[in-house]
Amino acid sequence: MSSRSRISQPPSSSNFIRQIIETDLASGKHQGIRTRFPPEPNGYLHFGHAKSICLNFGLAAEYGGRCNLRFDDTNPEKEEQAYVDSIIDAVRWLGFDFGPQALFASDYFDFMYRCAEYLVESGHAYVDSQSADDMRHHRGSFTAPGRNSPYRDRSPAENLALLREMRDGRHADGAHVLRAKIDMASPNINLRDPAIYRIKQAAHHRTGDAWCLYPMYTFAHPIEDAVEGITHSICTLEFEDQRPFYDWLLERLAEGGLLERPLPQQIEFARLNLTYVVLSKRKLAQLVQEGHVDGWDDPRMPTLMGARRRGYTPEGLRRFAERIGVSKANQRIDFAILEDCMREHLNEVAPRRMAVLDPVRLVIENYPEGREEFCDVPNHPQRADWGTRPVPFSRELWIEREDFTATPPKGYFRLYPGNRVRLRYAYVVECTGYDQATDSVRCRVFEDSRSGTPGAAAYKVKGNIHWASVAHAYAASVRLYDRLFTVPNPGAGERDFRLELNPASKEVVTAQLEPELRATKALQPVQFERHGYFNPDAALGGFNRTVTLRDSWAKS
RNA sequence: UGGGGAGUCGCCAAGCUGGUCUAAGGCACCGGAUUUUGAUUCCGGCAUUCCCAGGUUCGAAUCCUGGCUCCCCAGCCA
Repeated sequence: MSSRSRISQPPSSSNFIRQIIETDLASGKHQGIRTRFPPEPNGYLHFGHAKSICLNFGLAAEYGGRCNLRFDDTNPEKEEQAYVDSIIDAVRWLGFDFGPQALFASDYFDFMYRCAEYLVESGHAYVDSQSADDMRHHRGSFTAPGRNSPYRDRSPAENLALLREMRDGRHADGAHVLRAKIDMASPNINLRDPAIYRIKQAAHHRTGDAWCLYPMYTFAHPIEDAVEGITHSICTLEFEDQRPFYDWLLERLAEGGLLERPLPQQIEFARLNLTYVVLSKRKLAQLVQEGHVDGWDDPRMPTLMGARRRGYTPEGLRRFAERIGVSKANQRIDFAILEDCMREHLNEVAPRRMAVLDPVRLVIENYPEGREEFCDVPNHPQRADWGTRPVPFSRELWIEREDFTATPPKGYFRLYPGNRVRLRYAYVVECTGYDQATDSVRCRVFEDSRSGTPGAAAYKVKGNIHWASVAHAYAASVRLYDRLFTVPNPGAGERDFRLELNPASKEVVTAQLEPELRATKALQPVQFERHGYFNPDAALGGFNRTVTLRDSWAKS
């Protein structure tokens, strides 16, 4: 890494997962590392997934390993190909490479079934024929141990025969279930003979009707990891109690010669929580279904497809993931960090343009009607090599309504009668008043104040406002998005999160844009000077506001 | 309640093989400089303290003991 890139991208700080990896590499347990991002294709990806994706792919890249995109498609009733496509799209958009193709748990169904038969034959699993209700009752509680199922002592031969009947579709859903045989009295409820295979007479989006028996996550996931040679299987905190089973299963299968060592290690981290944002799949679906937002890709949604339309960049999201770090402490990240990451990146890549969002006419009384000239306006104040563009200037301009006031508050240095401001990259004007009949601000220009001319420096003004020529500008709709909720933790406690929706989360205005903006291509972020960063919306036309600029004036 | 986790500045988060910690960094916040974006950039400020209470030690955020608070687990979901 060059010293220059180190300045713009400070070295990432340590975290407990990097330490584990470094220890494993140093001890020789692994020569290299392999991680995986294992979504279930039953919904759309959101910011929380982005954290996991960046973590898994980022770690792999950092240590010269690889990361698989693997779909955990073990429940045919909830999964769809459409989600697979959307997820693949989102991972690629985020900028990660998972090799020639995505992987699927369903590709290992044959092997998983073989593992199940092995467990049965070796006495580590049995077919239970209790109802779901009976199973629950036998499971006990947090304080009371469970009781063995009356079917627990079936012989391996009987279990094997039953399992095969189940596989062959001879039994109805729920009639039997395959369970690991561990300990019904374990203080860890996950070890009280967890179900590992259930009958589902359902078509799978990839295997069709080849199976009517599907493995449970608990059973499938460790095997998927092991088969793929995953070294560090990173998941969220709620799976911590599952780890003993993860290890138990892998050990049994390794003993049986079905798996090779070293076995993968499950490591848990705290999932992402963000202030002013809800990330639960249920709540997100509710927002869409009840019409509180305009679909899954509404720019206000924390989904990756929403983020993309909003104008959030993959680079910004990656910086965010790196900046918030990873730990095991439940957190709630300040939304301002995400916004800061976006501003930081967008500031580097977005060309500047002028757009008047709430237009009011400014008439320059001493500027000839019909005259037009072009001002050279830089595309980026810090990047001279981005060049300039000609922006048309004339007698009547659009300016921001809030850039004029008849009664200036203390500290206000924009337009008010008698005050001078510079029309950005053009002339200095002095406000002469406001004409109610035509709803226009009046002013006179100082001809020798033109930007770039020798006389310009003689004018010292504090205010500097953007503008667009009435004769040349074009009108377009601009959607001003703000946070979707009004409280940092929507739905906390007993509250209904829908009552905390921000009624002003979307404001649509008709703005007046400088002509150059017509050429903005899809997904090309631009900065509207003094406003913020905006992203053209191919479907809706016009622009979506990604994030505002910092505004220390509005704040005070 | 049994089991599993977590508690370091308003929000994240390093540090946790004890001393270099009167605790890194980021966000937020508060100054101040530069600035044709009240933007950016820059510079400065921002925990004698590490959930609490004891203890060990010459010395503890780091070790021990005992508390407290919060999160997760009783799907044939993942």
